[in-house]
Amino acid sequence: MFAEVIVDVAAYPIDRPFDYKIPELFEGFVEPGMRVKVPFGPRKVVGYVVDVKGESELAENKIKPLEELIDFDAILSPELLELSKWLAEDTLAYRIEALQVMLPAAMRAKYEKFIQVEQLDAITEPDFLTMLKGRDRVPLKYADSPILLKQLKAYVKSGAVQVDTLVKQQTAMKKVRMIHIVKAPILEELLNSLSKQAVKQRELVTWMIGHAGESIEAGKLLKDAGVSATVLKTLIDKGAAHEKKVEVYREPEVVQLRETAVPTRLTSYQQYAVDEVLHAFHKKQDTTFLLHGITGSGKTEVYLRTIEEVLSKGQEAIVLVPEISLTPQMTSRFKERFGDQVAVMHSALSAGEKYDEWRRIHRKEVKVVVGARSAIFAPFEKLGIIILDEEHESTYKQEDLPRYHARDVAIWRANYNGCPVVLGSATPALESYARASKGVYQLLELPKRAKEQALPTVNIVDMRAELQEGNRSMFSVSLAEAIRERLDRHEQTVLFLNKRGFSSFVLCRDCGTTIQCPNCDISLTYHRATENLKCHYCGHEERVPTICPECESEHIRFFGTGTQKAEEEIAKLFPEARVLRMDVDTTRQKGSHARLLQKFSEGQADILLGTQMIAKGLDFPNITLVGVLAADTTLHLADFRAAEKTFQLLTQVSGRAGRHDLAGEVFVQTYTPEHYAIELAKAQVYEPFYHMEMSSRKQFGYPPFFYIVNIQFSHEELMKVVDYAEKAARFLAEGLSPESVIIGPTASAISRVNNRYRYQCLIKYKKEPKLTETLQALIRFYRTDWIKDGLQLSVDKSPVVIY
DNA sequence: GCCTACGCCTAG
DNA sequence: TAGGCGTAGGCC
Repeated sequence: MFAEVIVDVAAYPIDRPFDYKIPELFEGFVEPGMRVKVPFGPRKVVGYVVDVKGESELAENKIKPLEELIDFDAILSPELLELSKWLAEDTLAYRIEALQVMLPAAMRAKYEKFIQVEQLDAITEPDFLTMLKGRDRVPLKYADSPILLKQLKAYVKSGAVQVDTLVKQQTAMKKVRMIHIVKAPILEELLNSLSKQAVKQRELVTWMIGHAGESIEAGKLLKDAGVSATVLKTLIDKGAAHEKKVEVYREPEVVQLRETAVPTRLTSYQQYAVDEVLHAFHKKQDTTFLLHGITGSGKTEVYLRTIEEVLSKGQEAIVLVPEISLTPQMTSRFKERFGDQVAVMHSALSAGEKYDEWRRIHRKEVKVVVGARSAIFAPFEKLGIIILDEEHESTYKQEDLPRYHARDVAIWRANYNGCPVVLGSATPALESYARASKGVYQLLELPKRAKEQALPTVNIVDMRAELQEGNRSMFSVSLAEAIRERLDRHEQTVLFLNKRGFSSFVLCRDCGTTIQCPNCDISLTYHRATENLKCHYCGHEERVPTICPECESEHIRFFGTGTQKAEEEIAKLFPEARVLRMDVDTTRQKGSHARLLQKFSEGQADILLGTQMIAKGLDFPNITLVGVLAADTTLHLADFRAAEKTFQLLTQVSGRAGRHDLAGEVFVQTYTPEHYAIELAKAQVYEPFYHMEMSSRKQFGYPPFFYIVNIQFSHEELMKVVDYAEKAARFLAEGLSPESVIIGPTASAISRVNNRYRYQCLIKYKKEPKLTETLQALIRFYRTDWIKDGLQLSVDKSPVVIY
């Protein structure tokens, strides 16, 4: 028997299955979806079995046997193996990348090289012997000097030592020491035999008699019995107990937020949505639903009800949320409703915790997964429903290889399993709403808030007028007044700082110079904590200059507004207010995000000040005011989705106010109050915005009227990057149909990163049967030839941002 | 992607 | 001519 194996080598000529002989020992045991260790050329690598067959086309002597099984049952189902094939093709990635993206990072193999001593007596060099310290196997990295490397080379040649690769599995399994205490009679006998001086031992044995026959975790035992580890060790040696390492799951910290009541009745809109989705579920139809529900309309309740039914039929559910750590409330609702049938997968978990959650799914110990993008690959085999909450979020698209969109994978899996997909949002992506309008998706509307509360009143504040009045602060008079009122009434305020593209930078007030990164074509960002300037693209760091490098003026200082600055201003304006700041700086530590939210939910603060991360999911009854400090910042980005992003953000953040009994109010500060994205966000109406934006997209030929592919080129030399980009553009023009438009090559918005010049080509097409074929041919040129000349090329289908 | 064999080159 | 460096081609 032979196994077709995809090996863990990401290279163009390797991107296909390789045949290996299955040794008799493993015969009948190897199945598709298992990982194996195989010899590949002179080294050993991990591979994924994708097929098992009786015959191989290769000559017998060309086939090596596989060496070892890493798994004893398949870790990838036939569905996921099939999916990896489609994924690799669709995203133009290697098959191995597609396979690996489906598994938790802890399962990815690490390779370590070792020096293995074969003939100890042949080694005479004192340096080399010192390095070995009497061991016959040391990591290769110990040989870290030119002398040692030279000696190593000689010894390898003579056969005295060997260098081999060890495939290291990061066995992320957590084990605890369990102490099993023996039966009482044995203990009593032992007690009698102990000498009088063995006070602590007598103490522990006496304690053990009270717990005879029990198994207790070592740490707990020591604490409860009040003895030290040495005493226990001695007694284990004397036979009073046995120790065993037992595999356990880590328990991710679950922050309990104030409970949200379970509604007893659904609104008629919710009921209709539930009925429609369940109809598709029962009929095993892979319908994609677009659940368009305004903020507070109870989309989550629709998810919960449909999942309940799916579970009752013995099937499983995947729920995707944009970045789950941002919505602890969402997870607690799922945990509340489905208890320990829920696994949670989010980026704040450690690698080990992610692995544990993955195993719980794989072993069918849970039936629901709530997680971020990668949870779409949850190894379920009886999928009954897939839900994407906030489906418009750009985090569903993976930015590095394989560049998949979770929505597309969801639809693929739904199709494979014959189950419905629900895309939920208050502000659907234009693409999705357009598909719903065309009948590709089925539209479900929730136009009313669940408890019939009114939507908050949204006030637009023209900051230009404020400036004319002489108000130079970040807070308009009306917003400041509104905050003052909340403080007096002991209600809570959320202040949102739209920070993207808005980070602080250093500017000379005299000559207008900004400090640029020496490697990249972008301004450096000011970091107050370290008093440093940092480049977000290449990591370059330098001190803040005291005089302008251009004109030597001393009037050089940081400019722009960050959360820290906002916090300072709040402290000045409202010295008595208790403020919680939530941004990358305050949430870096694990779990701090949830802790901050918990504090806020318990009323330990009056004002929550934050960036993007507070825009969604917050659902606290005492929030009655939302202030958006600067609405425009996302509006002026060089991105065709700028208006859509702004509208979505404003709608989402406004939705945080007045979700319960108290009425909400929103203040949006802007320098462009007349822009339709801002005007329509004030009115909180999606459809008119959709139509406005669609006509603009149509005019400029952007999605959803055209599909887009972005091809990025980068090279250290400007001439070469232009050259290759032009070559590629010509090639694409020849290969694609004349209806498709090729724009460029043009210099990218950030034309240099890390000392590499960047160019790009955009392909716009409506229908392009030859797309995949042509792109693959282009990639073949790149991977076989251009790459050797130092070019870097990347293809991004339906990019979410174009840099 | 990594390894090696094989090419070419230089010092002696 | 041995040893050093660089690069093309194979990996089952």
